[in-house]
Amino acid sequence: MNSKKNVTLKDLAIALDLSVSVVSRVLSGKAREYRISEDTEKAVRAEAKRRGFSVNHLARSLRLKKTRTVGLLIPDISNGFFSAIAQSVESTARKRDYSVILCDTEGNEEIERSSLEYLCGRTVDGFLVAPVGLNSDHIIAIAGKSIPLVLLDRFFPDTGLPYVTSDNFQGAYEGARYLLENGHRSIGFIQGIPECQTSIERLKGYQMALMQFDVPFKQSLVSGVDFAEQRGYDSTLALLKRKPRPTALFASSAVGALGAMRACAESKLRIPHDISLVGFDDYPYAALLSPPLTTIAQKSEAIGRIACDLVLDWLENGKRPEEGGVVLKTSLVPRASVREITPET
Amino acid sequence: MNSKKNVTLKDLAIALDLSVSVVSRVLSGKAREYRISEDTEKAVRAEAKRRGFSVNHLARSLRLKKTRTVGLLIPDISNGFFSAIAQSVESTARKRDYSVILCDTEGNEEIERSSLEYLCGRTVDGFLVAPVGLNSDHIIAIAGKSIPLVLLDRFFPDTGLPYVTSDNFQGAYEGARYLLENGHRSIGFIQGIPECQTSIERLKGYQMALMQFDVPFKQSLVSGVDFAEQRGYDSTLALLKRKPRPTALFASSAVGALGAMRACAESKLRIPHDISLVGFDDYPYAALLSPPLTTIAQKSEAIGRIACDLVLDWLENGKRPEEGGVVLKTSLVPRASVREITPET
DNA sequence: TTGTAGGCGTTATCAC
DNA sequence: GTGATAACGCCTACAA
Repeated sequence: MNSKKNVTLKDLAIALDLSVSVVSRVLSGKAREYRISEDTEKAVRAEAKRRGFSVNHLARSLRLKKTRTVGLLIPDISNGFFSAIAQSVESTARKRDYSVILCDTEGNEEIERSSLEYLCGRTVDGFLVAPVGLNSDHIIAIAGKSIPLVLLDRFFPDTGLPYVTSDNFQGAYEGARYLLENGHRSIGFIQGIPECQTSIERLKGYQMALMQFDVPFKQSLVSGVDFAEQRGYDSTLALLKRKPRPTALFASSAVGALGAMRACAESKLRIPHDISLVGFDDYPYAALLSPPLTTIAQKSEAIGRIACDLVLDWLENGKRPEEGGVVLKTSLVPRASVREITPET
Repeated sequence: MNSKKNVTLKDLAIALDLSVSVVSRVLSGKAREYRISEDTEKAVRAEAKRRGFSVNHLARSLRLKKTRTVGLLIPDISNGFFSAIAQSVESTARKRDYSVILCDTEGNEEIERSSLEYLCGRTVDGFLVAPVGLNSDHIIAIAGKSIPLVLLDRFFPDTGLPYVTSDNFQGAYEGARYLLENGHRSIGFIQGIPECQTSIERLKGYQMALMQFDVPFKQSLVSGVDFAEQRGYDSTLALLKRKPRPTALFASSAVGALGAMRACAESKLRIPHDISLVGFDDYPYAALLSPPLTTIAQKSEAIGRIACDLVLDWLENGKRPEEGGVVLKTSLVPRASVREITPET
């Protein structure tokens, strides 16, 4: 194999008997600006093409202090919700000629912290982070360095950090209301990480719906410590032990709902005949589940796209997005996992 | 906000009244090697920590001509199979102190080509690519530059490019044999991109099983042009129109199987009562589908991990992996989507 | 044990 | 129109 080194501006300059500056200017599209003669421009382009030149972004970035790269931190890329976000981030970024360094933080705050630090050293121009948890110190530290950073999904209300997320309150409210409208009065709530903002909002939405139907909130009907499938399973098992058994479950995540389905199946409970279920997030396969799952759909593509545009706009215009955040509506997708019952009092 | 610039070696050197070299040596763990006094070492570390120093990887990479970065090209990150691979690549890479630049090629060869070129300019140390399709010129060009590159999933037999993939022949063979053993003689085959190596192997496996059961292969039972869900749906509809209708379907991808399920549901065909189905890939939710889907599981985690280790070993030792490739066994996961029937002759 | 100087490939600035 | 030079931050051969 011909292990030719990468061609540099200097190589081209020597071959063409020109200065590096001219070559640089032509190849970075500034021929006009510097009124370079058509002949030289053509010659340069031809030689560059012939030798297969491509700029060394490292050197350019070092010089420009811009890398055209954003860091994307995600708790679990194999989770469909996050991979959908990653996909739209990546495609939005590429359209604007940026690239994405992906870090899967594995739901681990330590990894999140070190990844953040690492990416700083790589001088990414901006950050998109779906934070693992509750602690925001290390994330705020980035903002302190005045590197644009936008939060995804989970966020930190008091920090002023911009974010893009779903209207988790509304989503949970509608999900719970739907169950209530179908006569359910004892609804188990399978939550994610209790301290994180999305969970808090979802729990509030659930409570609000209960209130509107004059159903007292019972802490014992809330179960769960994180978003894993196994947790959904465990929590469901715990809730099913309750007497009387809840007539419905509301899983505040997609994988949680899968765990719940698995637990119900193993407990020989048929959905929706014996127990009803609503899950968060929507998936291509949700309609094909047994039974087709009623879910609260999030606009994951939009979350990624908007967040990405936000950071890129920010770092290009230097204009920080307005306070607050972008909150996207969710939508209830009714399918067959909820049964109408006569409410007991 | 205090928008303090990133601290450099020089800053530390000045503050400590030392030379940059000393600081550099301490901070890159070469204090021993250069017999730097304990006092200076401590002082340097302390100051570095105090000022929150972190190396500028750009500069280091430019100097070293090594970025500790691999480029990962994937046709569709929102596809569970690929996101599982991405996850294990990322985690393997991080363990070895590498990071990953993710490019979703959207199944588009043009994007693949330009991403490759782009990443070359970013001087990634190695490539991991799950190629979109058939054409391998642009990929071979990379190898020509002597940048380590390992293929994932799909590969190019005649090019000598190392790869890691599943034993698609065996997988398809077992899937088809399972259907045959259950009495099916008319089995529709929903394939992916016909020209790509994985599809070719899978089709061969299917044919081999037919042969063993003395069932003649019929081209008209093969349908499909790519791996998308919609294609699985379309192909299934086409196959269902056949008279007599096939008694079973074998979908050579996971999303293809979902499409097939959707098509069957819309055609009012119950699986497995009216028609049996086997899919490729296994998923957490496969067991919860209606009906629980019999699948051919791939070791996606292992594929990503092994491939990543291969490139990293290669680029660190300079030793190209042996010819051929790594081929991982698949396994049949029998569930409830196949019904035993009495074979008609 | 520490310092000096050159260079990695690019671009901005100033000169001709 | 084009060229020389310095600088981005880091590493390393060579001195001291």
